[in-house]
Amino acid sequence: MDETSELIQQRIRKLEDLRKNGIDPYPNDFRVTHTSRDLHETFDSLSDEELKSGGETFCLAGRIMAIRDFGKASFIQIQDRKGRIQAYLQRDIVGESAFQLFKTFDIGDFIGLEGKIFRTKTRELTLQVQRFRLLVKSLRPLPEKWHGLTDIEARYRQRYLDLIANPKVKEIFLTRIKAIQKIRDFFTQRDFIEVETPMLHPIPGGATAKPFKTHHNALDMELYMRVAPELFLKRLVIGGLERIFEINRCFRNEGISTQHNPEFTMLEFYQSYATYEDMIKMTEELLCSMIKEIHGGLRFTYQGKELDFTPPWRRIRFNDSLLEYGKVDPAILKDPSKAIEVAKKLGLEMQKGTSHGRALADLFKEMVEPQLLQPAFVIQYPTEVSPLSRRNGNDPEVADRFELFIAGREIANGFSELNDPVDQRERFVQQMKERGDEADAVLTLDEDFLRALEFGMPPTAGEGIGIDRWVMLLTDAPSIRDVIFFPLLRMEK
RNA sequence: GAGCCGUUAGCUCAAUAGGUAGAGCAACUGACUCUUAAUCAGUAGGUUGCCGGUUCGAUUCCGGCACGGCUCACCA
Repeated sequence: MDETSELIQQRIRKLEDLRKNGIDPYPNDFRVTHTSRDLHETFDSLSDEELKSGGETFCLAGRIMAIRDFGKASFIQIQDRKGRIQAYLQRDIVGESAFQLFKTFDIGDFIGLEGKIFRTKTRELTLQVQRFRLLVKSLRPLPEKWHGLTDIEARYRQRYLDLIANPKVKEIFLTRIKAIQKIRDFFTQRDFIEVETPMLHPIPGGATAKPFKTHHNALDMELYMRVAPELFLKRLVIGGLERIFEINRCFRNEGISTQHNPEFTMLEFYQSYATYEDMIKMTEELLCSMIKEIHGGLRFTYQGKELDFTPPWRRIRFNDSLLEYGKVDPAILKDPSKAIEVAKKLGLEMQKGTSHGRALADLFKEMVEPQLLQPAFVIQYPTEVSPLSRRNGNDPEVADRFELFIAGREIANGFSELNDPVDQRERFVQQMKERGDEADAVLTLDEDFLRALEFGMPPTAGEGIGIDRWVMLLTDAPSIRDVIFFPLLRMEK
């Protein structure tokens, strides 16, 4: 603690004075009967007469957010988990010595209040305090009451202050939590079960991303923080858990941006005897149910852009999207060298041995993705960039896969799962060849997963949804850090 | 990793063609028993992110570093 700060010194002196007078500055036996919202919901609509006739006593507790002192009486605002309410302390009611004690309280202290409800001359519902107790002496001053805390760095590093001072921030996180709750309800209603799979993977898999590396001492074993739960979830499907979902953290050792945090939350779900087309329908239902609950309707704006989620959302084939949005020469769809040539012309880096599918995917990312503002399912991706997806029955060059784009961002990725173990092995081998140049690539074939697949996985479709990015849309948040309580920052010096 | 921008009191912000750093809120003292960013009077609070350079003099100009933001690259 910064012992030189005068403001803190003052409060420490107050703390010592309290103890000298036999007052515990950190008691834990105060019992709360109501929240601020309970009182507002019960009494806001009642007349003054009805309030008076009640006469019930309420016990509330919260942090003092404002003090308006009049010498022999004082208005305060307290904040609890549900909001704020005003309280009125009068010397003649609480007593002279208690009132003198109250005068030493600071904004930021926690207080327990016991009193009756009334309405002031200016029509504000207020607790007439009969008794009160200090519950916590706060030693540091809070951010300013009017502007709140705006310094972005302080808001992320000291999220607790952000939550105390900026009500909208709390709203964003409550929305996030509500959305996740909705997901659990949605899948549970459909007979899915929630599972947990390892965070520590001997072989990273399920996505092409650089993993965090760690080490287990007792086993003397290299481990990787998972980049995706996919391969373990499929093992559970093989084990007969036909409908499962997992909401949990993934870790990717890559750049940080407004769209990327090294740890992020992913929803993955798998349903046997379903196809990627079933997943598309379910995605519409799931996301629409969340939007309705949070926004009331199926439209809302994100960063000034009006988004319309009225189903059905657009479906467009990957190849068609290149033609429509990219206005590319149709020849590139058949001719790999042409595709690479076009990509190079756009300034995209094409490594030696870049596959046709990879080139097309890079072109898609460059030319199509940013234009997909309204929700759109892009379907039938090149098989070459979909190593875990089932091949399409009519055209083995494309996979039964889709990605959902909203506001120019990828939100979901789903597909009919590849359950042919021989094909899966070949795809892994192919993938390793392609990534051979990358220094950070972890080049290990997941034999354990392939063995599981060889026992037989029922026809299954699966999907992953980036929860943070989805919540960003729901809450109109410009940065992923606004929807993660504690985004990763460098160490403070 | 690269480019641009930022860092001044606990918080929100000013300021100087280089010339002793200001305000509001918070705090402290006092007045006030219906306020709503309460009001009124007074007081205190700063190594201007850190290190170095130019200068008689640097918060201001220059260089480096730290941390943060945005954009780009890698990716979800």
